[in-house]
Amino acid sequence: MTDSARTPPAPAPAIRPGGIAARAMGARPAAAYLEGLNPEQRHAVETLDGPVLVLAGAGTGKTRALTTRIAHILATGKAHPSQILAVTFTNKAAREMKERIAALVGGVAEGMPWLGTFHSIGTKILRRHAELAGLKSGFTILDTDDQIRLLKQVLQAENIDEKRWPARQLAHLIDGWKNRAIGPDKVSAADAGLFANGRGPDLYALYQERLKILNATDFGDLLLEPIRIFRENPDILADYHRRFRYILVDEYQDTNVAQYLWLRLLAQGSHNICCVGDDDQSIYGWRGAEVDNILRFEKDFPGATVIRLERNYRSDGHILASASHLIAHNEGRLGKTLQPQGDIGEKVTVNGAWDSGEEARTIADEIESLQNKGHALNDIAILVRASFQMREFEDRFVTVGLNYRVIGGPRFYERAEIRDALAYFRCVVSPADDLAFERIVNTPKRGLGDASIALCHAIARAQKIPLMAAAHIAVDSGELKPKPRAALKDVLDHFARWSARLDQITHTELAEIILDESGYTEMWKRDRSADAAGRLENLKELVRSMDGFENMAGFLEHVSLVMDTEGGAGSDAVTIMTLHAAKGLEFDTVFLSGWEEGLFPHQRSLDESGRAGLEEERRLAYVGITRARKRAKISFASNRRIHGMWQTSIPSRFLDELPEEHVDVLEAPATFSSSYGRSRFDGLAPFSSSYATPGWQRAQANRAAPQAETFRRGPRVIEGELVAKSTGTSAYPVGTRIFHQKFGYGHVAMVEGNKLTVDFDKAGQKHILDSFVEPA
DNA sequence: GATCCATTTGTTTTT
DNA sequence: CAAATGGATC
Repeated sequence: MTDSARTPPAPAPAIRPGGIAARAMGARPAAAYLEGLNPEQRHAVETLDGPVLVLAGAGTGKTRALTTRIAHILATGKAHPSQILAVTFTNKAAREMKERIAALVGGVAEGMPWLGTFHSIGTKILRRHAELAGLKSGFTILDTDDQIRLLKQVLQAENIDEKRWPARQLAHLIDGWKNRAIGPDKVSAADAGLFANGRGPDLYALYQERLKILNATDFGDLLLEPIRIFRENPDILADYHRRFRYILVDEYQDTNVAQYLWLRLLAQGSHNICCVGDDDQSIYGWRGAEVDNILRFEKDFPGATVIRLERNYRSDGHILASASHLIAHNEGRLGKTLQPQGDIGEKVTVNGAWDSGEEARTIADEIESLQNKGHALNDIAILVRASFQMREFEDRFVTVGLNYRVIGGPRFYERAEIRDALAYFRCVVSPADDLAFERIVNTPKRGLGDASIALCHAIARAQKIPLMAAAHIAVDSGELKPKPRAALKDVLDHFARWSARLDQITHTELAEIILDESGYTEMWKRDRSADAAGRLENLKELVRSMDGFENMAGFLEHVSLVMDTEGGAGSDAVTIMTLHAAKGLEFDTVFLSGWEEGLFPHQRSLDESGRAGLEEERRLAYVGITRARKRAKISFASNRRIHGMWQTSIPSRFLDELPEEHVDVLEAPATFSSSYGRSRFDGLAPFSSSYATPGWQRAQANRAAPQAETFRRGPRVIEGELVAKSTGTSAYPVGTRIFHQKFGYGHVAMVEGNKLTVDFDKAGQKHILDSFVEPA
């Protein structure tokens, strides 16, 4: 959240909350932190009593208002740090908020125990009252992966064909229900019918039962269980009412029903709830966010003060005007008009390309020329709708030798080796963690297959004990063959030894011993595949990252709630990421690629959510444009390979929704000048192969000096792909009479690989892929 | 019980 | 086109 990056934070006064200075200031706050706020921001900061909705457009200083408000509450002595509940969605946002409050107030922020994500605060509450939810306080938190594996077991036990009814799909449904705070008994008939002939709710209930047996929760429960506890125990709720004098919510437009209910329950106490958000930036509807929450705020919280932040300090005039004009096409918005504060700046540009390769090349060229003019690569970003688009840019940047970084993709804690290692740790800390145990009993391979595991499961179920305990019995009983029996005994002995040392040595040492003695490290050392070295490195990194924690249990809790790792800014590099990932960030120059019907707006959005889907896509476009401070450069490609098939598409309807007077169209949509049709091999023509290009050589040089820009994967080696593909011969030699769906009849004028230049009788000369024509 | 091949299925992503 | 999954085979 760098919304107000350009209005420097006021110097931090060191005021001890509740101290004499603070109380004295409460009478007449002329605090320095209020300086530099515009009137609306100041209003948002100083309206402390009653419900407040701050509608903060992109780049209007939202985070600043929020953090200053907290500083103000503290400085005026209205509440202690521990009496403020401040919730965010991501750990990153929570971290930033903490830092900024600390900067404003001077170090008091560590004393804010209730500043965190919905889930971390939910966990905290649930741990205190776990027994009321049928759990023990040390419950484990399952991630999506565990959740699906658990559901698979449920489906198996119920004899449901997993082929026809995949566990993943059920997980989605249950997630959706939990997002809407719907318990197994409240699922609507329509929803129930969606899975296994109406068995959905039934399976949902069984899943919940299994969770309790495992002493585990999924992410949804972290909010739902507290809601249940609050509803069933008014005394507990009253306790929290007394505790939380002020409630603050960031990104309110992203809340789902469960989060809304949770907040509403807590806000019934003081009524001092302040929600900050922007309905125009609601882009997470597909994972349960209800824009309606923010649209309905005044009804939900009667007497609410609504404050609009509309002065945009980020983007230049043309950019802002374009974004505003575009988003105005949405219905059902609260309506804000962003007012530019700076220069009119450069017009937004729209550029059409023949295919995605050319798009990437054009953008890479533009970036190089910006770089030559002295622009830092760190100030440049490429935003795409779908992650498959990133590849084309990566390929191009490698050949050209441009430094880039990719944000997104599989995260650190989602990597197999990390999850395996964590499963070992989980087993040591909580021997009843069946899912973890099952994950690693046979990793590395120990000769324990389905048969042995099935036996353990049978014992566990019969005696209602955890898997590991059942495994002990299995070893003692004579039911296993000698080999698996010895192997299983060996593992169990290891675990017994590790558990015993839990309190004797530091958790970091223990972690190393576990990975070593289990043979897990050895397994990757023996692995000859290319990424084995990286995996070992990741394991080291994991152990290193445990250092900052009290103990193993503390570390594991952190991991289950914090799925992100600090990806250092590193060296100067262009950022490539999805539009979703870009929310909250800003760059001088933003390239918005792939504005084609079907990709953006995405076809699936339109198919599945219709009008609402289209509006969400439009908001995504709005988010994209408003990331730019100085330059927004939109592009589209007529041809793109999707699932290996070339597809032709028309420019996005969003392009037509931009205001002409603020946009420069560099390439007229729909007609493509022949200079662009010469395909992706243009730039390489003078060289015998791509290896000979200066860019390739530069890329080689760059690779030699290792750079830690491997957020997701290293720059991809393309191994002459560009030349290889050009040799395909077309089935349509020059002069062939052909027919095209859209352009009608014509004859082939030129052939390049699978690309044809065709003189159409009516439509003139066009560049077409041979797969789109047929012999006339 | 492990390995290999065929089939499937491909937005966006946090906790 | 490619990754990931699951079934069939050794």
